[in-house]
Amino acid sequence: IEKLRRVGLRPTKQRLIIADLLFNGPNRHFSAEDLQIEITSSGNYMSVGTVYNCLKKFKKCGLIKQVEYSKETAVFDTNTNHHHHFLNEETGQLIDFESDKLVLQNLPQIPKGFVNNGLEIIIKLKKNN
Amino acid sequence: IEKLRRVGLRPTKQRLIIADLLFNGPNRHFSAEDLQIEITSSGNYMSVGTVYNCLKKFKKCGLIKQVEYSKETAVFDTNTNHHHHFLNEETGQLIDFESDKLVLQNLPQIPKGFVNNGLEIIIKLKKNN
DNA sequence: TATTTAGTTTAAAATCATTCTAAACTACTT
DNA sequence: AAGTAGTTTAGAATGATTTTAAACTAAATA
Repeated sequence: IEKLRRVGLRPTKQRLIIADLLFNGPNRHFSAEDLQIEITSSGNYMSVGTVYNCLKKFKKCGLIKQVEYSKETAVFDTNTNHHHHFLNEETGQLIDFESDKLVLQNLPQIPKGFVNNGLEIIIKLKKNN
Repeated sequence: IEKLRRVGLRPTKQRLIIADLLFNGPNRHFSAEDLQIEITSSGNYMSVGTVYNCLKKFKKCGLIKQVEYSKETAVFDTNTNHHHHFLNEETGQLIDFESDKLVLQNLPQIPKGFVNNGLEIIIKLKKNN
């Protein structure tokens, strides 16, 4: 409840159900559909519209992030720290990796009139043999 | 015609129209819709289905690439060399940057059972002031 | 050259994730 | 206790893409 209030969101019943599922446990990646299935199997019910609305609000308030690269379905991430991803292209599975140890040199010049507003790395993975 | 044959594609009238638009000029990023508009304004006609089929085949045969991060619409790239992108999030505009000068150190360990199958960088851009 | 066949194009319908709508509801303020 | 502003809902709408099945065409074969 406090977590929601702190970011200016009303702690409605359905937001609490979702927050409970998302924030009590390790960080994870999930789609709206994944989440709705979880909601259902936790004995609750919520319309699809509400799931989408809620994720949109959570995202806007910085409680979750949206992963940028995944064509078919929107994928969200409870890890809101700066980090990068491994992507298993076969399954769509994502794995976080930390950005702090990484060293990048000779980055290209930013086009003029713009500033760097975030650098993200995807390392695509393939099963070895 | 030869370019298509070389990758094992029949040089049909519609593939030639598209190839002509895509490969005579500098590299570019485009959506299926962009392309269909160009086809029309070049005085030709083609059904949407064909545009999609053709792009899918071109991609499978390595004549074009698909850009991974762009939720709403599929974006393709005639630059099939390894490279990275600047992304103007406001407009969706992409700009290539070369990967050869870039130095990456302390990359994370690849999860076991997998191998690195491509690393891609996106640098998101924001207008300065 | 005529015939076959396998791949391609087409319009239209279908799909699927997501957003919108407008009415019913609920949290918070007064 | 009542008002109001934000939420939820079911269902319709949207928009990109895929599928369908029939008509067509390039290439292979006879």
